[in-house]
Amino acid sequence: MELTEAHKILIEKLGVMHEKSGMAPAPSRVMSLLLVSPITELTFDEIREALSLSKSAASSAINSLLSANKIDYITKPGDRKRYFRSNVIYWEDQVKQNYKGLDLVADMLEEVLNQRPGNTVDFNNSLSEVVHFLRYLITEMPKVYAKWEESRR
Amino acid sequence: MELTEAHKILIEKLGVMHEKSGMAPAPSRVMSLLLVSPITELTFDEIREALSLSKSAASSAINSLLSANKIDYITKPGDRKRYFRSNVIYWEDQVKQNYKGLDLVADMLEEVLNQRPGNTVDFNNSLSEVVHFLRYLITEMPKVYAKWEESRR
DNA sequence: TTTTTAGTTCTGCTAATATTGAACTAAAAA
DNA sequence: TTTTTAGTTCAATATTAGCAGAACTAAAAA
Repeated sequence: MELTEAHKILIEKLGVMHEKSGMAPAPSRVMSLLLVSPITELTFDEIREALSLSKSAASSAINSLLSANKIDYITKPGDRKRYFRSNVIYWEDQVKQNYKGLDLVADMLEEVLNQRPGNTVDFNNSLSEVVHFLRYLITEMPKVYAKWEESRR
Repeated sequence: MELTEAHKILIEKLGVMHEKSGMAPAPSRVMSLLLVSPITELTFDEIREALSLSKSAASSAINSLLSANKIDYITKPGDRKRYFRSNVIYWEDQVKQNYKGLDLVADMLEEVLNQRPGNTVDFNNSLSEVVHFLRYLITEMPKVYAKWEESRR
């Protein structure tokens, strides 16, 4: 596992980006490493060493990413190690997951709206618009996605 | 400022939702309060009291929300207090801000792609697809938004 | 059977965040 | 002029998250 200085800098930059979206430092670095590394499938110890993480930090970072479906691993016959890799290949699923999240937000805001008094008219209307727009997005996004796929072939 | 038990529970639930998207606890509660409260414009002390925050916690929560453009305030003639309110009314701006963020992500991933070796073909193709899709989204979202506006009238 | 591998789990430390309380400030009101 | 209001700022404290190191485990290899 050889990483150049440029690789390391890029991993940090990407890492910060991930941190900004709420991911913890170590998982952010692992995610980023698996995008930047010339070799896309890395073992526990390669990851650990490339990022100078302790075993426990590497273990919990990797496991959190596995359960969030951000990474995956393959195995090789006659080799006990797991080879971890980014799930960019399944980025479409991740996009879909994101839009599932929108549904929950819409539900939440609708609950807020339903318990509001009727007299704050403008406010309620804005809130209602947001909920409608979110619902619209949820139905419309698959179409946008389909249209994009169409344009690609 | 009277909040029922149901109000308080809803504020907490909404608060947790905001926390999950990376916001700190106190600002999350303030945001939520300003959505749930029957009175949509609240003073510093009303917020402080409704959420049992210290002055300093209230101050820094409110200021962070102001500078993130999540809340706003109005003043009233002959009244020195500021009346804080949620910026849901300007939710369209927030949506647009979100899509600005996508551009930065696309740039970042493109940088990653550009420094990758050519031999990881499938991986690079996936990454390239993500970048393209993000760019597509950035151009397409205003159209989706326009279409929604059209459908609303 | 012992050793090695590929991790996991636990305990404690450290560093970052959040929160409080108290002192302070600037403008307005009394 | 003094007091009150509507906050801000600062120093100290509490809470939490993240990480390291060491001990542990289960399976495979020697």
